[in-house]
Amino acid sequence: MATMTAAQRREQARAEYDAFIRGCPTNQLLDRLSDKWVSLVVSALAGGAMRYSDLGRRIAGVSPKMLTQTLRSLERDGIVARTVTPSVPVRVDYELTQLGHSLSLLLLAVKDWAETHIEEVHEARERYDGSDGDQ
Amino acid sequence: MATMTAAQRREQARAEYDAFIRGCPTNQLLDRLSDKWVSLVVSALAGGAMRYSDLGRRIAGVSPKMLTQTLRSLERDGIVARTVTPSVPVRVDYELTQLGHSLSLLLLAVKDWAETHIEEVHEARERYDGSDGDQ
DNA sequence: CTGAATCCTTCGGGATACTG
DNA sequence: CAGTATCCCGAAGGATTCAG
Repeated sequence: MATMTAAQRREQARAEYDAFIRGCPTNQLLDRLSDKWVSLVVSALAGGAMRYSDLGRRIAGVSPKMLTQTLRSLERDGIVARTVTPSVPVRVDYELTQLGHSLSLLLLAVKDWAETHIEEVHEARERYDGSDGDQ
Repeated sequence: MATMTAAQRREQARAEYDAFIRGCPTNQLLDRLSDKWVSLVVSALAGGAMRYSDLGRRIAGVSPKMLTQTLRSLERDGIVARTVTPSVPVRVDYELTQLGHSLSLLLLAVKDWAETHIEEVHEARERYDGSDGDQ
């Protein structure tokens, strides 16, 4: 019907737009990078292959659930490779694939930008918070 | 005490680690970029200044609340500049600062990587889902 | 037109315990 | 050792309404 509320129109627009956004490679990548643990795992693995429990210790504070979940999604995306060695206690190693290394390079670019400009951001925040934010 | 459960040790480690992570510029930036609307707003603004309501229309599906919230945080970080023109109906324009433009360049790098490698990711997913994921 | 305030639902992710 | 299964809570964010 022609009489839609603003919210209804927004909702419909959102339905279409969501599809567009989910299909957008940039957004997909951003979503992936946004995951708190992803960048940590990739960084940890940038130095070489590691075992599951080693990663758990290296990335302090991660729960088994999130570590597994992160590793699984990275494996699915072809970022990390999982190698099972069926020894007496099972041994599982994770390492970056070529694609994973490529990603770690991008992470480096992000890191560079962050370190170069974070100071400006902090200054901007202090200016903003100080100008009228002092309650 | 020396007798801590694994969870307790994890919790303590997490407390320290969280502080470290929050203080890490890279992670701060990643957090910011991860925000669903941030990259959209920055991209929209990359083409020039826009009014509040124009942004709302351009970025279909965004609620006033999220648009305002996104804009506020970006303004606070010195990414966008807010200009109020006190005409009869108030007019507010938003535009990227120099820092904002610099960020949009990084966004472009991310976009490049995504578009270059998304196909590999999709192939990896199909391989992963197809190998044993077909239930 | 440009928001601020409020309510309310969803869901990511942590704690915990159990299995091959 | 390397996970899996379950419960549960807090926070993010959408809808709605009101205001300058």
